[in-house]
Amino acid sequence: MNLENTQVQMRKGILEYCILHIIARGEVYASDMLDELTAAKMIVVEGTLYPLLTRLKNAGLVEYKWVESKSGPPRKYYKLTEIGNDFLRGLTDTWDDLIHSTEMITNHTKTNV
Amino acid sequence: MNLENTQVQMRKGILEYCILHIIARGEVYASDMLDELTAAKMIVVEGTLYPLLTRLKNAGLVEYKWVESKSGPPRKYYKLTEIGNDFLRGLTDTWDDLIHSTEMITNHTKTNV
DNA sequence: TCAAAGTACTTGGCCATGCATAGTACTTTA
DNA sequence: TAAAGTACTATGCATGGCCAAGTACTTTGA
Repeated sequence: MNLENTQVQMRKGILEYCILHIIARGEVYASDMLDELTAAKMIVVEGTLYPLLTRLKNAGLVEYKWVESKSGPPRKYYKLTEIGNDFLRGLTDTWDDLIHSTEMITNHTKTNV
Repeated sequence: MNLENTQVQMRKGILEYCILHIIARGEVYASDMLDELTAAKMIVVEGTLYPLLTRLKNAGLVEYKWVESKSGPPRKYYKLTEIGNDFLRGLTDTWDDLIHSTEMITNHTKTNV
C-alpha cells in the first residue's frame, strides 16, 4: 500500500470520463488524446488508452473511421455515438456527486469527540 | 459497460482517502464511518469497509483498540498512526491534482476543429 | 433456560480497470 | 532495402470494490 499504487486506483474510472469528454469535443485519434491528457498532467500510457478505446467501441459509446495520414500509418478518428452522449451525461452526474460527497467528508470540521 | 459499474470504478482509491480523513478526526469504529459515509451519500457496504480497514491496519496507517460496548459485542476503535498522517497528506495532494486535471479536461472549451 | 434477533467483525471468490510488455503493420527516409 | 518512426493490438498481472456466507458475542423474551 503505497502512494503510487493509490494514485493508480484513484484514476480508475475517471480516465474513461476524461476520454469521453475529449472525444465529445470533436473527432480525435489516440495521439491527440494523449497530448491533451499529458497537458492536463493526467499521466496515461498507450497500454492504458488503446484497450480503453476498444472497450468504448465495443460498448457502442464511440465509433471511428480510418483516416490516412501524411506521415505514417492510417489513424482511427473517434467520435461519440448517441449512446455515448447519454452515457457521458450520466457519468458527469456521477462524478459531480462523487466530488460533492468527498468534499463533505474532507471539509467536515471536527464537531464532537 | 454500464453506469453502475463505472461508479464502482470511480470509487476506487477515493474511498481510502475518505476513510483516512474520517479516522483523522477522532477515534471511530466501523459503524460510525458507515454513518458518516452514508450521510455524505457515499454508498459503502460492510464487505467493502472491513477489508479496507484491515488493509490500512496491515500497512501500518491505522491502529485500533478494542472497546467494550453496552449493547453488543466489543468494537474496534481506529485512529491514525504517524505513517497514516503522512500518507493522508500525500493522498490529499494526489486528490487535488486529480481534481485539477479533470477540471482542465472537462472545462476545456472547444477552441479549434 | 435457551432459541431468536441484533450487532460487529471476517473470509473467499468474482470482476473490471490500469498498466507493463511485447508484438504487428504501415510509411518515410537515407 | 534496412532503419527509424508512427499507430494500433494482444496478453497477462495486480488491485480494490463488492457479493455472499459465516463467525462470535450480547440482549431479549417466551
